Amino acid sequence: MSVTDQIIEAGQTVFVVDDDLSARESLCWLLNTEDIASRAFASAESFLDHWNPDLTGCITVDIRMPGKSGLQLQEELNARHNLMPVIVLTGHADVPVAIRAMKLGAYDFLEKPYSDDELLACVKNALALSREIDHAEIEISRLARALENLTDREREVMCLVVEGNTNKAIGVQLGISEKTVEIHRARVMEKTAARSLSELVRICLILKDKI
Amino acid sequence: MSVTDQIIEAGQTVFVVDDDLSARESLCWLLNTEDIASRAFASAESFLDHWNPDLTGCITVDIRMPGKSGLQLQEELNARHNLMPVIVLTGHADVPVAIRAMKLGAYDFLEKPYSDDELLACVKNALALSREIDHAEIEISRLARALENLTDREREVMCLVVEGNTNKAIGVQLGISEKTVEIHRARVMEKTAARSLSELVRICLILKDKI
DNA sequence: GCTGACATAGGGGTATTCCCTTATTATAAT
DNA sequence: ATTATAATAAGGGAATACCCCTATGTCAGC
Repeated sequence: MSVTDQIIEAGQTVFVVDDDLSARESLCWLLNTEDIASRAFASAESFLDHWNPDLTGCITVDIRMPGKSGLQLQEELNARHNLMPVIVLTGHADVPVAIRAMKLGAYDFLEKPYSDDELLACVKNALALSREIDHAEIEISRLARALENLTDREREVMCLVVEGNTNKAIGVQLGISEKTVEIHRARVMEKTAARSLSELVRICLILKDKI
Repeated sequence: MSVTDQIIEAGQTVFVVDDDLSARESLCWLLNTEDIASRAFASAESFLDHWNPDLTGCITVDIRMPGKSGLQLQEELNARHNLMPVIVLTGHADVPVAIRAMKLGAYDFLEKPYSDDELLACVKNALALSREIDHAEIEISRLARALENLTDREREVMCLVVEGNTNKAIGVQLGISEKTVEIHRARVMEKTAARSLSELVRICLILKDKI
């Protein structure tokens, strides 16, 4: 990976996916005039090759492309739990396609020809949203890493604690001494850096689908 | 209110909003063949007059209508925190309108002429979603009522408890005795029917925007 | 065989919570 | 005036949580 790549990936980038070279060039040029980093891809496949969960910014896609269409790209990105907003830009729009794109979670849908201002406003809003999503995601992954460091027993005790059980009840339920529960519980608080039971409950609620 | 109205409002109903009489009649007839209750309105205004937060089911709206348009109806319903899914049915669709409708939270967007099967599938899915929303909402309003019965002081203490403070710290913060905090706290647990601190934390997180 | 991680468990002490009782004061409603 | 509600506070005790310490057994990996 080159130094340039690292700089691009460190900040927000607009990933332009369009099979039409002149469309890519004019869009990247427009973004450049506003000091917005961009990177162009001539197909859904080439962007998917480049895609990774740590990219940040937003994506613009054309619908009609040789190979995977823009909608298929959306589907694949959804399957990969992509967090970047997707803006659909297309000259060949009809209502059913627009609806499908929106149902697939498109952030917005612009018909060519669109005005520069319209597109820039849309991209800037998408980048702002991306920033918010990233901040939330950083916190979530920090907590997720903490939970991954728990042993199975600690996780088990944590769940029972969060459900509102006392150490004594947990001991009975797991067939171990209250003292041992106490130790597991203390380790959970230490590893998750939770400073109170309510903080632990909040952590578990945020990550309830990842435990 | 007639007995018929009560029966209609007790269960799920499809609220058909369309200025075209024959469109209303054919849609209600179709729904009737599937034993789905429906009620027709000739304008956005007349439906809004009838609307109340306790209605359950889904809504179908045409876009182009004299008076308030379908999109304006969506805006007004959103302002009133309507929970029923809105299905947009229109014969005069263009992409920008479809996108606006979806951004306003439309559940689906069907162009006339649509097939009966297509519409029925859409309505049935919307009704299933409505059922889920209602179940969640019943629980939320039950909890909200409980929180409304709290006194100001109890609510204040509850928030500090949920933030992870000890009774002693809360007493210092509010300038009252730890003993008094203890009493407020006990009343909070009693009124919210929370059987543990973790349950109280969960209740507060669910209602965090309503406290 | 040794080390490290993990689960187990007890002793002992302090802090905190939870539950009972009683009591005073203020304010609002009847 | 009387009643009801809310906020205040204290004493006392049981249960629980939290903190220190030591200690044993297992099991994987070197």
